[in-house]
Amino acid sequence: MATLKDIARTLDLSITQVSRALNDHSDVSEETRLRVKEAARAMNYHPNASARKLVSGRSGMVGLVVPQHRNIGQDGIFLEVVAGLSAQFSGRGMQFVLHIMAEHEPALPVYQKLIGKAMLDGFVLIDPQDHDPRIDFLKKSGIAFVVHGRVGKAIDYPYFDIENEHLAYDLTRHLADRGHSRIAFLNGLVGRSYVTVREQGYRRALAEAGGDDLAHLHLNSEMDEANGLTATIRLFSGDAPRPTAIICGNVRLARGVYQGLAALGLNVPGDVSVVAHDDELPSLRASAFFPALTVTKAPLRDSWEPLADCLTGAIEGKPLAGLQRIGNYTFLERNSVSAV
Amino acid sequence: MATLKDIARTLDLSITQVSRALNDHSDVSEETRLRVKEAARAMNYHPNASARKLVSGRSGMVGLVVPQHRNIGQDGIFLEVVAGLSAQFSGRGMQFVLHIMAEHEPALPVYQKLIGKAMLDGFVLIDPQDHDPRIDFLKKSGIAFVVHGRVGKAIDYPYFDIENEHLAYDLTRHLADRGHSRIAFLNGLVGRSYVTVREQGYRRALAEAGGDDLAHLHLNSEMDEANGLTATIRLFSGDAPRPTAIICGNVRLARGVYQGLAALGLNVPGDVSVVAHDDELPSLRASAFFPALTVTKAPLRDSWEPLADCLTGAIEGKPLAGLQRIGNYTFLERNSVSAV
DNA sequence: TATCTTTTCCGAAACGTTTCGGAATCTTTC
DNA sequence: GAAAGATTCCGAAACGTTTCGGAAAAGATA
Repeated sequence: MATLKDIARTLDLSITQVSRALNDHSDVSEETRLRVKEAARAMNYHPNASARKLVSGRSGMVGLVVPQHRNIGQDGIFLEVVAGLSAQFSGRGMQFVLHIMAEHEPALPVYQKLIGKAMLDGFVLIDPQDHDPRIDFLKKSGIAFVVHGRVGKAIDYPYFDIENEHLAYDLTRHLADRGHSRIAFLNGLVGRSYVTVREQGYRRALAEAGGDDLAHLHLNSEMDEANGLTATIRLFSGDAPRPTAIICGNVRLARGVYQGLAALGLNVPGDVSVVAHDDELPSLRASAFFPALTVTKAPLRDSWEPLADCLTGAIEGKPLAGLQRIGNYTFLERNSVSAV
Repeated sequence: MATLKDIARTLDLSITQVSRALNDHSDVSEETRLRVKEAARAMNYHPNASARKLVSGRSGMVGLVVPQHRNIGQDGIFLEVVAGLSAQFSGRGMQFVLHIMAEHEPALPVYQKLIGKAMLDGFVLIDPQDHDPRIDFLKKSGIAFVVHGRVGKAIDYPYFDIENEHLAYDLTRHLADRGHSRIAFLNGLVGRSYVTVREQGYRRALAEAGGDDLAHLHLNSEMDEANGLTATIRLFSGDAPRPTAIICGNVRLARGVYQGLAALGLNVPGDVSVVAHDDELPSLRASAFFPALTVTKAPLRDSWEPLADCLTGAIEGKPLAGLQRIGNYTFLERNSVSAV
C-alpha cells in the first residue's frame, strides 16, 4: 500500500507538504497540490484510516447497534434500515458498522466497549424508548450520535423524526370529522417514544372532538399482521361498545385488521372505517388494499439521508440547530373511510 | 479513555510491561499479570483499535461488500446473512462492517479502497460466480478472506460450502429410482457457482439412470415464487414431453411450483412429484407444505459460525487445510414424491 | 565470591498520519 | 539595495499500541 512517505519520496517533497496538499490546506502552491493529487491517484493512495483516527480523531466509521430479537428475520423494516443507512454512508466514503447484540445482552456495555476501542466516529440510534438510557449514556460519553426519533421535550441532541403526534391527531380528527366517536387505535409497543406521542395526538383529537375516550379502544402490541387480526376480533367480541373506526399504527396492522373484519363479515368502509400510518415498506403497498387504504404517509426510506447528514454534521462539530430535522408526511385520502 | 500509559502510571510499571501482561506474554510474573489485568478492568480499559492496527496489523474488523440490487428488500436471505454474520463476529469481540454498493458500481474498486484504507482484517465473500474476479483480486492483494461457496477445482483459499453437486445428484437419483425419467430442474441464476455444480450433479444422476437428458427441462432463473409458477406453467404447456417430476433449487421456487400445479389442476404427488433443496429460511417452512415437501436440508444459518471460524483462522495465519470446511445436509423424505 | 542462567523488567523504535512552530524562498515596498 | 511581508515549504512531535534488544535483579552453579 502506498503511504504518504512513498508519495513524498517520488515527488521529492516532505511528508508534511504532501499531507497538506491532499487535505487542501492553504499554504501549498497550486502547482504542487496538483502534482501531489495526481501522484496520489496514480499510486492509488488511500489514507490509512487507523493512522488518521489516531491523530485526528476521525476514522470515517459509524456504528449501529441493534438487539437480535426473534423476529429480526421476518421484519422487513430492519433490512430497510440497515440497507438504507449502509448505502448512505458508503456513498459518503464512510464505513457503516453493524453490531448485532446477543439476545438479551445489555446495550450500554456494548456501546462502552465500542467507544473504548475508539474506532467509531459516531452512532445511529434507532427505536428510542421513553426514557432511553442509551441516549444519556452516549451524551455523557461525548461521542457524536443521531437519533431516529426523539424523546421528551427539551432535546439537546441531533435527531431526525416525523411529527408523530400530529399524524395521529390528523388520522383521528379525519375520522371524528366524519362523525365517528368510537375510534379504536391499534398502536405499537408501550415504551417506544413514537408510540407514546401518537397516543397523545389521538387523545388530543378525541378531546377536541368531544368523542368518547374509551380506554379499551387503545391497544398496544407488536405491529404485525397477527396482532392486527386478533385485536380486531377482540374489539368486536364481548359486551363493550364496538368501534366504528380503527386507526392502525402501520400498514401491517391494517392488513390484519382487514382480514379480521372480513372474517367477522364486516365491510370496509361500510361497517367499519380504517385508516393507518404508512411507512411505505416495499413489501406492503397500502394502495393495493381493497378498498384502498386512507393513510398518512411518510416513507421510511426518506429517513436515511437526513440521518446520515445529521450524524456527519455532529461528527464535524456543526451547531445543534442544523442537526435536528423533521420529515414531512402527507395525508392520502382513499376509500377506506365513510361518514357515520 | 484509559490508555496503557494510565495503567502504567498508576501501577508504577512501564508501558511495555503492561502491554505484555495484558497480552499474556511469557516474561511477566504471575503477580504483575494479575495486578495489571485487575487495574485494566477497574479503569475499564479497551485497547485502541486504531493504534493496535497500526503496529500489529490487526484491528478486529471484517467486512462484507454487497451490491444493492432491487430485491434486496424482500429477500429474507440477505437479512439472514447480515444478521448471522454480524452476530457471529460481534460474539467474538470483532466488528462487522457492511458496505452496500450503489446499484451498478463495480466491486473491485470498492474492495481496493477498503483494503487501501487498511482498517479491515479480512472479508467475507458471498455469492461467488463461476469465474469470480473478486476472488482473484482478494488473493492478489494478500488480505484474508473466506468464501461462502467455492468455485473451480484446485481451491487455494478458505471457504465454507455444502456439497451442492451431491445434493442435486441425490434429489435427482431419488426420483430416478422411483421410475421418473423426465425430471425437470428449476435451478438458479446462471453463473452462480452452486448453480453450475448442481447442474452437474443433476446431469450425472440422469446419465447414470439412463434417463432422458432433455435440455428444456433444465431452467435457470431468479429463485423466487413467481419464477417457480411461470416455469411450471411453461413446462406443462406446448408440445414438448412433460416432466413427471420437478426439482426445485430452493423452497421458494417450490412454493411457486405448487401454485402452478394447482392452477393446472395437477396433483402432488399423484400427477407430478416435487422435491427441493431447503435452506431453512425462517419465512418458509418446507414441512408446512401440503403435501409436505421432500427435501435435502442444509440450514443456511449453520453457515455463519464456520465462516467466521475460517475467516478468523485466515487472519491469524492458520494453515489453509483447516480453513476449508464442508457443511452437512440431510435428506428428508416426506410426501411429495410418488413412484411412476 | 565470581560467573552463569533464568526471570522479570524497561527504553526506544516503529506503524502512518496530522499539526505546530519555525524556516527558507520569493515578492513587494521604501 | 535592504527591510518587510507573503508565500511555500519542512522537521519534529504526537496519537496508543506492539515488539526488539538489552538490562537489572534474582537465583543457581562453580
